[in-house]
This record gives sequence, structure tokens and C-alpha cells, in this order.
Amino acid sequence: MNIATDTRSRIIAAAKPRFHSRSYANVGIQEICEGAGVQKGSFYHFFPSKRDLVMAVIDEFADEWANGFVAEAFDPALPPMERIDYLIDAAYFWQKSIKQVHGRMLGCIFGNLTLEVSTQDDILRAKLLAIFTRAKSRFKETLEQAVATGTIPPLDAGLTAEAMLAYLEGVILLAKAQNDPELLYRLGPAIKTLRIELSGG
Amino acid sequence: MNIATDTRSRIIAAAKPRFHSRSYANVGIQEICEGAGVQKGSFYHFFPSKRDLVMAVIDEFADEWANGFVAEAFDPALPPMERIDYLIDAAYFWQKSIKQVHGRMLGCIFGNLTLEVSTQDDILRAKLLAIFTRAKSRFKETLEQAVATGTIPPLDAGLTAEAMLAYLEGVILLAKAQNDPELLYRLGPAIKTLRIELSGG
DNA sequence: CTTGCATTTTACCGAACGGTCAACTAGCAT
DNA sequence: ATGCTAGTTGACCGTTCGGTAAAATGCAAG
Repeated sequence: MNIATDTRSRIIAAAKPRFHSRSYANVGIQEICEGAGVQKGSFYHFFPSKRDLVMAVIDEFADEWANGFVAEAFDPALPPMERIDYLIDAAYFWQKSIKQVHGRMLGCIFGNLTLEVSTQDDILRAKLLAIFTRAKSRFKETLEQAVATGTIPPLDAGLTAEAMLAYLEGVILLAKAQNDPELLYRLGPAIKTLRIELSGG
Repeated sequence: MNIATDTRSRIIAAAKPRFHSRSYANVGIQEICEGAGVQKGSFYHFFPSKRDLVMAVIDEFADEWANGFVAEAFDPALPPMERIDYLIDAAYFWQKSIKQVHGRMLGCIFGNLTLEVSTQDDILRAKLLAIFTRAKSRFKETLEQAVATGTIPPLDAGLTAEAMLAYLEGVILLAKAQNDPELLYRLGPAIKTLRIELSGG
């Protein structure tokens, strides 16, 4: 089982950077198998379909983030609004380091996949939506604490959290269009100016 | 030349909704030719490559917007900040009507293509970037007029314009993940809360 | 009537696509 | 030693991919 798991994770490891740097449709299973040093028959022993592979890839990216930058950023020890600064910083430095290594801004894999596949595959769309929903919750909790501590005036934490997530994705999209992570540095901090007021009581 | 032009524009007309509703890689030239009632050889008489077709499609979408909603929204007769409201409204109603007809939120073709191809094709990326740059200019002029008329306090119009554009794209992305244009209605108006201050006199 | 050009048709190219299958290997428990 | 199973192999499926080339049209000017 150890070796078997190794094959499976080698496949995922080969698929991750490819899906991130190109697109779902543009990366073939053949190429992933070559990258992983695995035969196509083996691939289909572990993954019923290409979609199942990309789901595993999404999970790995999500875990990586949740246990990495996101865990650091949303540290309860930090003042609430500083956590948001931290997250923006982390996104900036991550994209920047990827560009240094890879030569290109790759952007957010979740955003990339969302725009590519969500009209064509509701299961993938649901999976990606779940990740955005979790991210939104992090923002929301943070905003609620910022309100509770009097750091910011009361607001609609749920909607503002969603707005902030949208802004982050949008900035990454625009930065990718410019192939320049510095846009994250310039535009990122403005995320804290976003506000949606509480409506009706 | 009339009939010839007709063939060319039939090809573009067949390609537009397909690229918009799916993706660049997922739409084949064969299918576009069938949709246009044209032979593949004819296609390559008018377009040297698939990339040239999608460039023409981008141009048509851009013109459509520039002469439609965008022209209406950025009407100099409107108070500056109301133009931004108008644009958000237009995006909302457009996405909503598409969903009613098509059954799905398709989002912004420029954002869709940007995330799909901009790591793989610098010519397409440049084309899409040019469109975003034009859009940013519209926002910037509007903000400058809002500042000049005293509607809003002074700010960095260029950066705030870029932030607003990013936010709009991000909201559309998130709405597409939810397949629900109503998110545009809820989050859209907060675009006016975005502010990036002037740095260093 | 003919030359020339733009357009269209049809057949075709090699490569890649996602996915399947049967045969084979290795390890382990009975 | 035997049988079972997880894993692996490599050949193969039909289809589609973007793109090409040559021959056939239609049409307009000389």
C-alpha cells in the first residue's frame, strides 16, 4: 500500500503544476503519466476519470493553503484586520516566487478552474464553490471579531467577507493579465476599504 | 465581397456564444464550422488560425460592450458616481438575462479567456490586457470627474480605477462559481467603497 | 471568350484526446 | 503451493484535434 499510495501521489504531484500553469483542458492524461513515470493503465487504476484527478488536485491545493499561509494569516493571536493584511501579503509573495521560478504569474488555481469548467461540470463547480465558501467563512469570522473589538464599525460581515474574497480573486486575475504580481502589492491593501453595511435592523 | 464577409461574420457569430459559454480549448473548429454552415477549408481561408478567430471574437465582444452598456453607463450627462452604478446594473442584468436564456451564468468572456490562456499565449494576453486597460481608463476618468466636482474626496484615481475593475471581475467570478447572477446585485454596489489614497503628494 | 482572383469544397494529414482491456507481476494469507 | 488481490504493463479503441492542399466553383474585368 505504501508503494501504491506513492504512485497515486506521484500522479497528483505531476498534475498539480501542470493544471496550475496551463488549464484543465490543455493538460492531457498522457502527459501527466509521463511526468509521473506511470503507465496510463495505472492512472486509471487510481482515478476513474480525469475529473477525479483534478478533484484530488484541488483538494491538495486547498490543504496546502489551509495548513500554510491561511493558517498563519488567520492566527487568532493577530489583531483581526492584520490577518487580512497577512493574507494579502502571503498571496503576493507566493505569486511573486512562482513567477521567479516559472517565469509567469499563474494566479489562483481555484479561480482559474472556476472560470474554465464551471459552466461545463456542476460537480467540479460545487467542489470549487465549497472552497470559496470556506475562504469566505474565514474572512467573515475575522470581520466579526474586528467589529466585536471595536476595530471597525459594524457592517454586514457575511457580504463584506464575500466582497473581499471577490476582490482578491479579481486582483489576481488582473495581475495575471499583466503577468505582474506587483499589482497585488499595489491593489491588495485596498481590500480593507471594502464595506457592505447591514441592511434593515 | 458581401457574401464573403457574410461567411466570415457567420463564423464569428457561431464562435461567440460557444467561446463564451464553454472555453477556448473546449470549442473545436469543426463544431464552429458546423454551427456556421461552413466548410473547414473556408474557415482557414478567412482565419489563419484558431487564435486569429478568437481575437476577432474578442474584438466583437469589446465593440458590443463599448457601443452598448458601456457607452450608456459612461454618459457624461450622468453624475460621475452614478455611471459606476449604471455599469454594475448593466452587468447584473446582462448576466441575469443570459442565465435566463442559457440556463447558466457565463461570466465575463475577457476574464474567462484571461485565466485560461494568458500563461500560454502572450499575444492573446496582450489583447485581453488592452481591453482591461481601456476599461480602467473609463473608471479613471469617471473618478477624476467625481473628485473634480467634489463628489468624493481626492484619491489615486488610477489605482482605484484598477481596483474597481478587479473587484468587478472578481464578483463576476464568484457569481459564476455560484451560478447565480444575484451575487452581482448584492456585492456590486460596494465597488464604490473601494479607495486607494494618493501616495506621496 | 478568356483570364484571373476570391471563395468553396472535399479529402486528407499526423498527433493527441480520454478511456478500455486483457495479460502479467508481486506480495500475502491460507 | 495455491489462490486472491492490488498494482502494473502496453497495446489498443474510436474520436477529435488544429491545420493543409488541391481541385472545383463563381464571378467580374479585359
